[in-house]
Amino acid sequence: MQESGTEATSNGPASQNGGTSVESVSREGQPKSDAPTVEVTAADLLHLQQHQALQVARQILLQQQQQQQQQQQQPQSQQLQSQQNIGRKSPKTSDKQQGLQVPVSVAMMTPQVITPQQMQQILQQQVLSPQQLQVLLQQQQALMLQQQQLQEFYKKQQEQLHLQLLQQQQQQQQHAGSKQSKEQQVSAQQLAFQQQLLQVQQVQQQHLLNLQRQGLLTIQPGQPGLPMHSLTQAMIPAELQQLWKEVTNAHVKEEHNNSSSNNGHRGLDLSSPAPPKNPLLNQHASTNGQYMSHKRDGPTLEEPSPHCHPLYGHGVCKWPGCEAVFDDFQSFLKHLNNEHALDDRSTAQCRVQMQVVQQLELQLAKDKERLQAMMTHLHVKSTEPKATPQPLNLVSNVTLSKSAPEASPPLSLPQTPTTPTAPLTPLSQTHSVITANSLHNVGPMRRRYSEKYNMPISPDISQNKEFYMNADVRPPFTYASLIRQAILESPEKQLTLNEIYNWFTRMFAYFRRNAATWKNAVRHNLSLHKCFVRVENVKGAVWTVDEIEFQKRRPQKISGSPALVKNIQTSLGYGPALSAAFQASMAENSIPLYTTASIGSPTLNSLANAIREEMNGAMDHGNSNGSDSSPGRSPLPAMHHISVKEEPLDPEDHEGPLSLVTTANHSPDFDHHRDYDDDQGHDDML
DNA sequence: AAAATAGTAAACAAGT
DNA sequence: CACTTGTTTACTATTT
Repeated sequence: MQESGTEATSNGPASQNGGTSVESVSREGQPKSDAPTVEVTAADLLHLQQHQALQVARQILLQQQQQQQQQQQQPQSQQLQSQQNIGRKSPKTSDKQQGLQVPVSVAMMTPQVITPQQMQQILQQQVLSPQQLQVLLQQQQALMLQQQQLQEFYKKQQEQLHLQLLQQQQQQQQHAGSKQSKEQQVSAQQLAFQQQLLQVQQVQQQHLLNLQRQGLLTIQPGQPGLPMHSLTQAMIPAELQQLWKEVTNAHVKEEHNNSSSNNGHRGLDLSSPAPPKNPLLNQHASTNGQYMSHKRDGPTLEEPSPHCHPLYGHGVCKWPGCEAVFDDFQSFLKHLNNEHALDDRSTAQCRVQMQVVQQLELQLAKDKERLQAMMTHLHVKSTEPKATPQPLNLVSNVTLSKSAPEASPPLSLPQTPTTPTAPLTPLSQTHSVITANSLHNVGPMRRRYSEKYNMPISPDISQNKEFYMNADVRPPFTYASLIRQAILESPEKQLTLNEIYNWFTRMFAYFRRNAATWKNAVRHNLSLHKCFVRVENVKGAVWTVDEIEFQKRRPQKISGSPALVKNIQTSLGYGPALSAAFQASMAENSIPLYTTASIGSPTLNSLANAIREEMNGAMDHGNSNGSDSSPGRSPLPAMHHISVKEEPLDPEDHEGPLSLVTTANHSPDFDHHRDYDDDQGHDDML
């Protein structure tokens, strides 16, 4: 109660500043993609990133190592080194000393990633050329594939790391029994930290690669606007191994640096690193339907190895929602060029895919913040104070806008579960498409993206259900959307006010506080929006949703350039296809990435329906083309009755309280009270 | 720059 | 009288 007051008051002015400023800043560095002075190739990027990552990680490990050394003078690391002579990649073991001065924060904390908003902007406002669009579409797919592959790769590497650590621990125990606990702690921290580092880098790098390949991101070394040094740091697993060895062995060869390696980059002096070699500079352009995915450091040549097309796997076209089967690669190519040429539908599907990428970015932001928290906790502060006050480029406005320090509070983030794969789960890739960062944007963020991006909220809710239930995160949906969701989830599509309250508190931890505030908002929305219809009932009144009204107001909000809006509108006929595309992308990409955590539930059904509803409704209200193409799921016969509601003649004119509603549920026995409105009798705690 | 949309706060009324 | 439920108005912020 009082909290509501304080928070509310604090929110107002705070959002005033924070919101706008961050927003504006985040847009500054938007790459316009039309003036690519120097394009850094993926290989160069990787090169750079690897070095940076090595610097950073090495430093950290060195610190740890030194601590241990001080505590006990037993260089047990050499044994470890002998045991592990794994992927030694390149003799770049030099230039390490200077790495000690590397400001880690710069390398790690200023990701410079294009924010979702920027991407959105790019996609919506920027008129991409047909070629660009095509390429982009393919890149998106390639990205997903690579992510999966990398995922596995990293998992393996992390397992090895874990092994190493274990071995080290054992040795430590043998040598210094008394201090083992401490050592273990340190080692565990190292492990966790390394994992986090890896993950962040991985995601970041993928994202960057993707963007770069799309031509949306061009790196200009000399330009201050694009902090090149922050361009993420990917660490190739092999190098990580090496790094570990080097670190464990660091104190021995302190002198050998001389930085013989090219660039001699002491850390991040990237002002001039732009490696002059650009072997695959323009490779990405013009490859329209052709092979596209150059793996990390893999075959950079354009050898058109068939069956390598990112959109072609296991004989199936991987275009979202397509899944056509082909025997040979050629027929697939033909199909690709015919069926998935540049048209409205493909464009729309591209947008959907963009949403997926956005979510990945959110994931990245989340991990990034966690990493930061870990670093601060480990007192890596020696690295750089700038870590926190650098929210500028930080991913997407929202994220850091609210003070990093409390990043890792008790909050929740239902961690780790459900990654069945590795014994050592790499830091909860699982659920939470949601970022932990959005977690702090308590303020009044207007424009929930469910509305703004015309995204159906249901899939998001269902995907992040657990997250929202446990984390004190403000759901990025409007009250209207949430209310509607609550009502539609109910068996009879009707809820009393109190039941709506309960739904809120049950589904969202965020709404377990400030009851006065959000309840007021709920009431306000119920009264304000025509889409919510109050129906008198014997025991009071219930609220129902007028779907037509609800969707009637949405189209106005379709954002983007008129061109794109038109695009969408012209692609009305593809509504189902788009829906399918969305599902496909969510199913094929998100799920493997997030490891199925949250989707398995029966919500899938409503999810698909909601997608379809909102897709169709948003793109063309009134056009009730039978949604067919969606695989499997059948649209629930929810909204037949609503048409009744349209007329201004007061609905409750005739007392039949259920006139509208009961038609929906043909079962007269509607009095079995929903199970959930009682499981938590108390509506507002605190 | 204006309009539309959202979120918040608050006043008020009617009902329980 | 206190509380809940609804309605309404006002203000601010954001987006288009």
